[in-house]
Parts: sequence; structure tokens; C-alpha cells
Amino acid sequence: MQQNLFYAAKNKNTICPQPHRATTHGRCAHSIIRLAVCKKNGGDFLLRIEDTDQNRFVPGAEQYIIDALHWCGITIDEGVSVGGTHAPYRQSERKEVYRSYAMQLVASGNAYYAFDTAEQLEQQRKNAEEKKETFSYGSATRMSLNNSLALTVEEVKELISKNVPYVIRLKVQENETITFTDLIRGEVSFDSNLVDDKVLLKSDGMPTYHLAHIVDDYLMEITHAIRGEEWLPSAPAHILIYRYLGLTAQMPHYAHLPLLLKPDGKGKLSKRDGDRLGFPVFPLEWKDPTTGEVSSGYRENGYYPEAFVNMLAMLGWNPGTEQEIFNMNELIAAFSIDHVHKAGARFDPEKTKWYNTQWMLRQSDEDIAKRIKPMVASLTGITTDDVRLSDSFLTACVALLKPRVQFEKEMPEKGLYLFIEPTEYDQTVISKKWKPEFKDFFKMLSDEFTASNEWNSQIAEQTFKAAAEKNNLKPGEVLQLFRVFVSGQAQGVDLFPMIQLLGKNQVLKRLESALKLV
RNA sequence: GGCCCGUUCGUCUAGGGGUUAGGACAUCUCCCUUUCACGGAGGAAACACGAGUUCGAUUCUCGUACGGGCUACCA
Repeated sequence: MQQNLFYAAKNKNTICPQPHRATTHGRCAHSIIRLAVCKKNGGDFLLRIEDTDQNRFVPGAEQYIIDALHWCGITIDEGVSVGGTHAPYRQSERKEVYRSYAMQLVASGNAYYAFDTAEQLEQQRKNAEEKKETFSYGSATRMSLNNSLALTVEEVKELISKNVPYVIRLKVQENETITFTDLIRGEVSFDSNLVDDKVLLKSDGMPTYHLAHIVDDYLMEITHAIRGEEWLPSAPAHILIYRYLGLTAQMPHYAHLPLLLKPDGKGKLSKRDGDRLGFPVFPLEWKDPTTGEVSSGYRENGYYPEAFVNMLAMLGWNPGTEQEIFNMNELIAAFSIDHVHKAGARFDPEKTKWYNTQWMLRQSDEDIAKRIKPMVASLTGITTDDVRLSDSFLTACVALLKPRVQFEKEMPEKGLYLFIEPTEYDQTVISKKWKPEFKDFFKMLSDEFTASNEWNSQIAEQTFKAAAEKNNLKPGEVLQLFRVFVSGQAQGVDLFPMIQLLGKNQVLKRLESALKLV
């Protein structure tokens, strides 16, 4: 799943562009921000696949990201799944484009060939580590390494003619202060002596992210490069590449978004945290094709995409008002990058549930009824021609159940007694409340119910109270028993509305069965 | 270690030189409900620390501490 996927947004008016990128889990949050920035500026949202690391190719990951974005309600205007004028959108299919830019940098003296093997560099790092130093391939060390700056022209030619593998590295000028403006953090500056000579083109001919994203952002007319904070340290190198390419004027605005942190402990939220702490980190369930490992998804756990998006958006961003429920359009309308927080946000699974409940409350009973119908059918074995599976019955059940659950998928199980007769009765209530003399009351109640011509919750309640009075009972003494006799449970939906919904015959039947057992 | 970024209730956050420092989640109490929830009311709960600037700093500056990120031919 570590496939690198890139979203970008561009503004077709060529004025204020913007790119965006994201992966799959909590980084959906970044995509939402990207989309908001993009749409707020009237731009197009672009999906680019950054698959330059061939070792990390994961089958299915590309389709997964498209599906996940779709589920979130993010529409892609241009890119790998929909095409566009800047195709191809997979970086692996654009290899030659990057090479030409790398060569341009070599020609202008801003990049060079390096022949050092992975082993040699590893050794350098080890040596440095022993001296408690950090090896950095840069201005301080490049002249003592195996590259076209340190070698003679002849040596370089020979190595190349012998097909010795090489990479192309950026030649960072020394003694400079590199400053740029981050849309979220303001002015940020770095000492160029501390920026390493990043690999631009790998020995397999593929570009690194550093080169590829710049070339593509430029070619695809990206106006805003919005990415996670983990990219901030390499931003100076990116600024330099634009400069050396003579594209400073075309450089997009950069913004580095805060990271999502683990709910407990420390560090950035990772895939493992989800299963460890019992909440999903993936929008959709993901099965790793190589390990077969399955990671749960928000969708499969019963979350609404609106709730997922809403929750993510509110992590690190705020509208500046006290509104907290937003759909995507409202989000875009209210969005301002000024209200993006700088610090990382600790992810809170509890609040996510709350968002889901809020969105559930906003669903119509009819819609929920339609969705839970298959679950009710399989749970109860009731067939579709039964009234209990009718839209009207189900809708009434939903209305009763709705304030009592956080997820609509809890309804069938939690409201099982609405569909099938109880087989067990809450013994705590019975042993605590039941007295043999109550039998007369329930007998009378049955008779009065039988005799009544009309059936609704008010009448049932009046009948109940009247019967209690005639037996010199307070309603409270027998009410809880009545509930248990009808539903089997000590707690549940509003009693008399339930009585109305169940219908006279069903209530009488349940009462009779229960009375036989006490 | 070095570099960069950050730091307001337990958590997500608003605010910004003079405020009773506001909201939300969670938590507690009460009300509603003769159940459980929902809902309503209320409580407890925060400006990391130290200097400086200032009449006055939570807010500006600098340090310190703490947290995070990066330090790959990964993104």
C-alpha cells in the first residue's frame, strides 16, 4: 500500500495553481484539504500516480485509491482514472521526460553523475556514525567521492561507456540561505550547506520524488503544492531545483500540512495503530495482496463517508465559527487555508463515532430502512413478503431505534425484539419486580386490549394506566414488567410507541407467552 | 547527534497585548423519561517554563524544556 500516489489541483486560468498529494489512510485528510484549496480557487483536481519506486509497487493500490477518493466524494477532474491533456499521469510512464530535465541540469552544471555504489555509501555512513557524525552527500564531501565532479572527464566517459551504473545528483551551491514562503507556516529558511546533494535520477533510470514532482507540477500546471509536513526538510532542495531549471516564476505555492498523530503515545499515525487500538485507519477495507493481511476500513465499519470526511477535515482545520458539521460542499465554501493549524493533531476515535452519529441523525428514516432491510432479513429469517420487512414497518422501527445507536448497522440487532418474539426474559427485572398478584393485572390488561377497538400508543397507555388503577397499582410497579414481557429486555425503545407498532395481536400473543412462564 | 517545524482544558480547537480565555468530544451532576438513549441545564478542566519588550503579556522577541518530522538510488 506504500505506493505513492499524488493528487494535484491546477487552476485552468493559469493564475493561482495548486497541487496536492496523498496516500490512503489518515492522509485522506490531506486530500480533503487539497480538494478544498483547489475548489476554493476554482481549480481542477488532478490525480497523478507517483510510482517511481518500482520495488514498492503494490498491485491494486492504484484502484484502491481511486475507489477511496470516490467514496469520500472527491471527484477527480483530470488524471490517471479520467485522462486529460497532460497524460500520461503515471510517473512510471513518463521516464524519458524526467531524464531530459535531469540532463538539462547536468548541462547547466547544477547536477552531476555519481557512481558510488549503495555499499560504498553505506560504508561512509557507518564510518561517520562511529565518529558520531552524520554522513551527508553534499558540498562538504562530494569532492572526495566517486562522481563526475571529482573524476576527470576521461574517467567519467570511461565509466559511462562501460555501463557502470550511476545516479544523477543535484549540485547544491554552498553558503546560501534558501528562503521560501509556506502558505501555512510563513517564511522558512535553510542553510544550503546543510542541504544534501539529492539523487534526482536513480540508477534504474527512474526519477526520485524530488525531480519527478517538480517536472510534473510544472508540466501539469500545478499551482499549489500541498503535502505533509514530512516534506518540509526537503523543500529547500525543491526550491533549488526550480531555480536551477529557471522555473522559479512557475513554482507553485507550497504548503506543508500538519500530520495526524497517534491517539495514544507518540508519533505519526500509522497503519498498525488502527488494529492495535481498534479503529480503522483505512477508508475502505484493504487486503494486502502479498501478505493477505486485511486492514479494516471505515466504510466496512459502518461509517458514513460524510462523517469520515467531516472528522478528518476538522482535524487540523477549523472554520473559525462554531459550526462543526460540514458536508464536502459546505467545507469547500467555508474553507480558508489561514485556518489550517500548524501543529500535528492527535487522532481521536471517539470523536469520529460522534461525527458518525451526527450524520446518522441527519439521514432519513426511509433511507436507513432500505439499507438495513437485508440485515434484518438475514438476522431474523423473515422473508420479504412479510409486513415486518415492509418499508413502512422498517421506517417506523428506524424512527424508534435511531436515538439509541451510533451506527445504523446496530439497529437490526439492537431492535431484534421489534421483529421477532422474545424467547428469553430479563430475569433481573422479573425477580426484582414480579409478584404473583400482578397476574390479575396483566390478565385484565389483556382483556382490555382485546376489547379495544382502536390501537395506538395513547390508547394503549391510557388502557394500561386505567388497568393499573383498577388493581390499586402504581403504573411504575408494573411498567417495567410489561416491557420485559413484550420485548424480553429491560431497556429499549419507547414502550407505548413500540406497542402501537407491534400491533394488538402481536402484543397479546407476547403477553400470553410471557405470562405462562412467570 | 544535526537540521527544520511545532506547543491553549485529557483530546480536537477558537482567540489574541487589557477576555469571567469561548466551543466540541470524553467525563461528572441535575432535568426530561415510571427503561436505555436522544435532548436540555450546569460542573470540573488549559495558555509548557524562564527572561526581555510593555503601563500591561496567554498573545510580540529570545532562550530552555518537551513533542513531531527529516537525516535513503522511499515517497
